[in-house]
Amino acid sequence: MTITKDEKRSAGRPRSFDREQLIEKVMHLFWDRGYRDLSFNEIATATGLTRASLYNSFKSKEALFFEALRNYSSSTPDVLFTKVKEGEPVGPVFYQVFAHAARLRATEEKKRGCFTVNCFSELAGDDSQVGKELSVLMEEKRSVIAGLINQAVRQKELPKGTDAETTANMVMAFLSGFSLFSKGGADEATLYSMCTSFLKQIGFKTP
Amino acid sequence: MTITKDEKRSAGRPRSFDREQLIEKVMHLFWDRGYRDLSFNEIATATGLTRASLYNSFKSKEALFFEALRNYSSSTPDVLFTKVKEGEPVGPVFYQVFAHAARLRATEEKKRGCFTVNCFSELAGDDSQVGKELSVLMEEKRSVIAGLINQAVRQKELPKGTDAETTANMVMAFLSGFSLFSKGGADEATLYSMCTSFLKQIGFKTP
DNA sequence: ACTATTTTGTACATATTTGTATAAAATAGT
DNA sequence: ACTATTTTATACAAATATGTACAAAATAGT
Repeated sequence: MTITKDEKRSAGRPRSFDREQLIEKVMHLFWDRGYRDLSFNEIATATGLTRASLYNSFKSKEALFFEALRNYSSSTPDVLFTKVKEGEPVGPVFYQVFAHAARLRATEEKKRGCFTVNCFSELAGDDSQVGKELSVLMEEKRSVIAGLINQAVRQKELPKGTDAETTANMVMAFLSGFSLFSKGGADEATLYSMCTSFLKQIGFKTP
Repeated sequence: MTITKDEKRSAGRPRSFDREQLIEKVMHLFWDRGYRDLSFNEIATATGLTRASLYNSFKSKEALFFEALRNYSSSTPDVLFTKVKEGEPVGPVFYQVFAHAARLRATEEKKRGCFTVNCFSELAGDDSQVGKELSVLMEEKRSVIAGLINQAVRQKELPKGTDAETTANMVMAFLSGFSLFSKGGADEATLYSMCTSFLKQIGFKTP
């Protein structure tokens, strides 16, 4: 019952599962069920493993969650935000990210919204490590967006007097709320309208 | 060990607790902990009652939750939205509600955001009764707001071409996201700026 | 006092979860 | 083959949750 992927295998009995596949599956479990409601036990049975195996490969539920979160974060539409260079127009990037988000949220069979937002909603204010980590993650996003807004002002894409911090906060709020709203099952056109309308009112020219 | 409030008491051993006070306390428990994570057991011990007593007065955790939700909903800033008559200006009401929300979210010691939004985030898409009820509640809010936006357009408070549905959806998204954002612990000035800035960009004149 | 009624306290059976401990299984290297 | 190493399977103890059952307690009405 060995697994296909043979890279540089260390000595000892091989794992019965593929690590990346496991993380992916666990991520969907957390996405479906939230953090607290999903027990370590269930993770084990749902993945077909025993608790012993999981405990052996991961310290705790927390550790598993962090891996799942990292995995999700790296594949999210707004990674584009971090790739804008000085001098490049930022407006189109916003439209691109928002449009992508609208399509994603409308297309996914399960209407679960954004995994990160869900987790933040559940765990913000929690003094646990997970809660703190999520707060940091959200603040990082906010900070990146504030930077882009500033850049847009410098590049005359947004009016001179624009308050970058306030605008960034609004964008964060809208994005989070957008995720929540999408859980209601709105179709892509509806979600897309909300996005373009919002960006237009922020001051970004429709591209 | 009777309780003070004697209205029209029916026969039998009297309750050891005040019903309204209990609901209030249970509401805060759900607000702190979310729906699923809070066990019936904990509700009992936290309120100083036995499970037997609770089961006797309420069918289930679900029943308790509905009462808590009803109790919260009736005291929320946006009840004002439902009281605007035709002919009355709606812009000022929006500013009023948003300002009230900003103050609330910044003032409350525990940064828990809006109870309803939290619950919707946790339970939207759930095919349980709680999930459905929350979806209905959110759609009702959205509908009321859409009505107000339409009224504002009729009353020339908003530009003629305004898409009321899209705008209402944006407001809903912003309000939900605002609740989430407030969990980060932003101060009142920050929250207030977000609100006024948003309403201004929607098209409402600052009053 | 007595009765009917309702709430409360206690107990019980069942299920789930967590963390650990220990033996068995499967491999790499020799 | 043998050994060292790592993963897996099984078992166990302790904690918590759920729902129900039944006797005890506290009241209203007579």
